Amino acid sequence: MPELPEVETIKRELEKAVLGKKITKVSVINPKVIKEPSPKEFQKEIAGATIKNILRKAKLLIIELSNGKFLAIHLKMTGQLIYPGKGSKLTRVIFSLSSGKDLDFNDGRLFAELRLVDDWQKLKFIQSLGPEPFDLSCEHFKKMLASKKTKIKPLLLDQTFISGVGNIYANEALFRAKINPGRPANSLSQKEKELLFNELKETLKEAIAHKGSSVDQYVQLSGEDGGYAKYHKVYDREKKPCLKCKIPIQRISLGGRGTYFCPHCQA
DNA sequence: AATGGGACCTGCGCGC
DNA sequence: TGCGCGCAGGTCCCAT
Repeated sequence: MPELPEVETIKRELEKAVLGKKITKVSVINPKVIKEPSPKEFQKEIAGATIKNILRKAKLLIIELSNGKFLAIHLKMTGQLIYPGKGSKLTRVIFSLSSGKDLDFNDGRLFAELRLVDDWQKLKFIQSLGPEPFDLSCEHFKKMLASKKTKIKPLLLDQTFISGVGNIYANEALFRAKINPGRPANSLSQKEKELLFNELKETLKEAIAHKGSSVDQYVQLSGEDGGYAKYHKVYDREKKPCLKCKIPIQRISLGGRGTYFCPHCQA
């Protein structure tokens, strides 16, 4: 499900809803999503701890606990955090809170990963991350592209290059910058690189403002849909008319991912 | 270094 | 109605 805007949305809502609350009990319905430590230890070490802080790094959500440990949550494709949770057939872990309500962790496809660690900064995933667009200057972004001949769209999805951008927003930003997703990164003009950098940040900001894109499984912490999907200009719009020029949006596969673009506006 | 494929899983919508 | 196929907001691993 989630890219940077969706995870940021959940992070902000968690801050409002569960900060300072105690986790009284952890019920593991499906141990598969718990990657470390063992589900038993996971359960035991979290129970009794208070939620001290909520962080986000790219698409990773990090919950700091009063016992000095960090709960790192990667939602991957279909993970959800719901509060107050009602339980469903997709609920894999239930965190019972001192409020008397539950924080449900749901995940349809069982790709998501929960880790309880001493130091989140030492996670392999974290150490391999490139900078988020918001932590980059345009100058630096331009330099990074200059040495890459990879196709620009797969490059934007490479988390070791730039982190936080996923398939929806890579497609949207490229449309807005009028850049063909198959162009080699180092073939973009200075102007195009600037435009792409700005549209990338702008798209992410707008998506955050609308609390993310609900295409399939993603929902806000409350369980409501995010509001940004109706503003998508190309993502999931194959064969529909381009909103600018009416020519049908095309779908191709790049780097194994669905890629949507306007053959005219992004020639 | 870059690219492609498959793997991890489950479920949905589509065409037949 | 039922079946098989392709597809899915992510990432990792292996082969060329």
